[in-house]
Amino acid sequence: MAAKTTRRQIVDAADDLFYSGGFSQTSFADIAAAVKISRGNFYYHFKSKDEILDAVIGKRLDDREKLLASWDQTAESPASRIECFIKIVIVNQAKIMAYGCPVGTLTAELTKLDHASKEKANKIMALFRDWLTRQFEELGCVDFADEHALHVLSWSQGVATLAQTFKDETFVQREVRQIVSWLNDIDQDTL
Amino acid sequence: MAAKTTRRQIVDAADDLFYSGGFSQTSFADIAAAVKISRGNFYYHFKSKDEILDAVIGKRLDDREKLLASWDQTAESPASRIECFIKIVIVNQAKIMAYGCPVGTLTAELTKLDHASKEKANKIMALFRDWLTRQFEELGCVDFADEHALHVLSWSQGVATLAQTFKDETFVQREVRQIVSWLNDIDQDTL
DNA sequence: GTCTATATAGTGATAGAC
DNA sequence: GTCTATCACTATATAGAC
Repeated sequence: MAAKTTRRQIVDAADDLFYSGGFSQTSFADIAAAVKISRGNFYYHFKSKDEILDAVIGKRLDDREKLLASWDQTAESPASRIECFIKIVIVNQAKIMAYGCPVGTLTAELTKLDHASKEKANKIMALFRDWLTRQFEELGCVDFADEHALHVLSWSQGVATLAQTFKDETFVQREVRQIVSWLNDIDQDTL
Repeated sequence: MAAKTTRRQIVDAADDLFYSGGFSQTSFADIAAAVKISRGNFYYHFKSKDEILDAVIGKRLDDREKLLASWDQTAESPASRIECFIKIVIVNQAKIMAYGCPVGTLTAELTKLDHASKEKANKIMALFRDWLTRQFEELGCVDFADEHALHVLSWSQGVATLAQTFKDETFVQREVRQIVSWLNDIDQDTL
């Protein structure tokens, strides 16, 4: 029980630090300081740093799956569910302006490192893509569902990158208004 | 003269390596191997690694300024100049799919590192923003010029990020078609 | 202007005491 | 399950020979 707790603490701390400082720039010393354990103690819980990364990506996948599932339950229409996704950039505005999108920046970093876990990181993006595709299908645009999904996903990545660069709140809100208006146009067309 | 050549070689090699592998992950040994000089020889040309980064960012700024200036001369209308910008994602498709956008990924990395040169890196993005704003002003939409500029810039960052993740050529081409169509709509509205 | 040799500090990872 | 001590390696950076 205590072991599980420590392992969890390590993964949670690594998750935060990988986000705010990047994977390769985060050292065991950094994580150790956050969890308040010794560096050597890591290796009781994980064989290597890559194994911690793997656990972090797994946790992020779980977290996002749960988030999407909660929208599936709470939001009534597919359009309102897509709107939930769009509004992440507002809900997480402060963190995005500081560190960018956790999914996009990790994917980009692992691809540059040519890291073994890059495909697994891509799965988080694929998770969003598939979920969005399903929403657009339910919305009625069967033939363009995947195209629309990629469009919304691409939009969110662009907004996150520019939000991080210019820290412009009104830009983010304006972009959200525009894409929601685009979404409503699609919704009405398919009625 | 020979000094200038070596310095140039270092900056050029560092530029490529910072793009393909990231700044913090690129070591002096990597650059030394590319330029075929000894590690120690660096410090005759640069005081530190940060100084090399500074030179690389400066070079990238110069390169982009020249690129934009060439479009100012060759392309006749503001709309066709904006189209030149949009089509970078097709012209540089192969590299973008492998390493993402050189501007966006460097900005993101330096922000996470909280690096002293992050503001200077942001200037490249600001250069694009200002240039695009000028084009939209010339195009006639004075009140929305900066909004449109940010929209196009944001679009390009999103497309680059997703191109890197999914390596989908048709996605890139479709997104280009859509944004060009959006641009033409604006162009006609202002006639 | 370029080299070799080296200083110094950090990294991931291991061994073994408790 | 956690610790300290330590290893091997790599990093940036410096000093001084050529």
